[in-house]
Amino acid sequence: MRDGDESAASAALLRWYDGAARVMPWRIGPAERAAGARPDPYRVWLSEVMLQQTTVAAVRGYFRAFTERWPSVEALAAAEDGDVMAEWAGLGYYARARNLLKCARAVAAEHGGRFPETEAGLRALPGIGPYTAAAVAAIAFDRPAVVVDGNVERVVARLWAVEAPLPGAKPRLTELAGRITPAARPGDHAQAMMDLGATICTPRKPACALCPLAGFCAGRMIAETLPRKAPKPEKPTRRGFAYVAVGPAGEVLLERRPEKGLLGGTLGFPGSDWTETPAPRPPFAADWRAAPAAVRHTFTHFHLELQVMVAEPAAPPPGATPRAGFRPADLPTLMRKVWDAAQGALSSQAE
DNA sequence: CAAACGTGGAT
DNA sequence: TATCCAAGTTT
Repeated sequence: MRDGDESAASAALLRWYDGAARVMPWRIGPAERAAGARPDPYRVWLSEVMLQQTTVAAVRGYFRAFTERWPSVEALAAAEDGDVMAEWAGLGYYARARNLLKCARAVAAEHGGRFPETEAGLRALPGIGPYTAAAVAAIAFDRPAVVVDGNVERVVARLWAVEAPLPGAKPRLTELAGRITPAARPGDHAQAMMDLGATICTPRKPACALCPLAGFCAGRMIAETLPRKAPKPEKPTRRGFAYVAVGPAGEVLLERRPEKGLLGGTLGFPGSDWTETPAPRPPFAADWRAAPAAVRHTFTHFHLELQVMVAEPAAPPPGATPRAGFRPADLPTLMRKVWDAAQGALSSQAE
């Protein structure tokens, strides 16, 4: 991109977006947009939080479930913690769900049920960082915010052929993103940049031949190598034990994990520490036997291998959940895997 | 500020 | 099978 081409580029981008915008449940249609309508800030905020580090495909079903069950920020604010955690189960990064509730309650209690319209106001709420504050301000409130996510970083790095690696190059990329952000339709511009990054200016094999900005792109010949990133550390492997106890009437022993840390606030099976050489730690004395297959699961920064132990005590374990109150879908994916692995060793095939 | 924090799909 | 990585935030 050369100096002076910014407005032509943003105009080309918006023309492309007007003809190619992807339909998503949290967006409004072109006709409504043309009539001056804005999308519901609650739905914009909810979608943006769900989309943090998460693909559109993974979010769709969760967004539908949340908005059907809790149609407004007040409704969500009144929800039980456990219900929200269960509805979020499987989407990952559970701090988002905890902060989602905190944020909804803050908006309901301290802002009269209305989201703040400024970046600074939004930024002060739990779970809303620089990206989400800018996105909600631009998309829901038509504020001229510079929205920079991973897509925008990639598009901008290529447009200006920025070879400095992330994360160090982030301030530079933000500055460049500001240069092509137009005063008009900032929300559409932001979504256009992200749509472009998601569909044309992709990490691998970008479709430069289809790109509305190809004529402005200084990095086109080296697009696939940009943006450069610092190498990632290797993932160590940790091991542990998980204990699945099923009572005579199908009662299941579950525990709520601590708020802080991995899978914080989610429901799961009791278990040991996760270390190189974990010590077994059954929740009570019983005839524990090993499930035939171990559970393998990879987190952001380590691999986990869990030995699943199963017991079927004659009396239901104290505090166990009745069979009717247990749904594997309420568990995070790791714990669903543990449950699935336990089935092979269970005589009372609970399901 | 580097590290922690999930998951599933693509390659 | 292994690696990458997706609309980031918090500490």
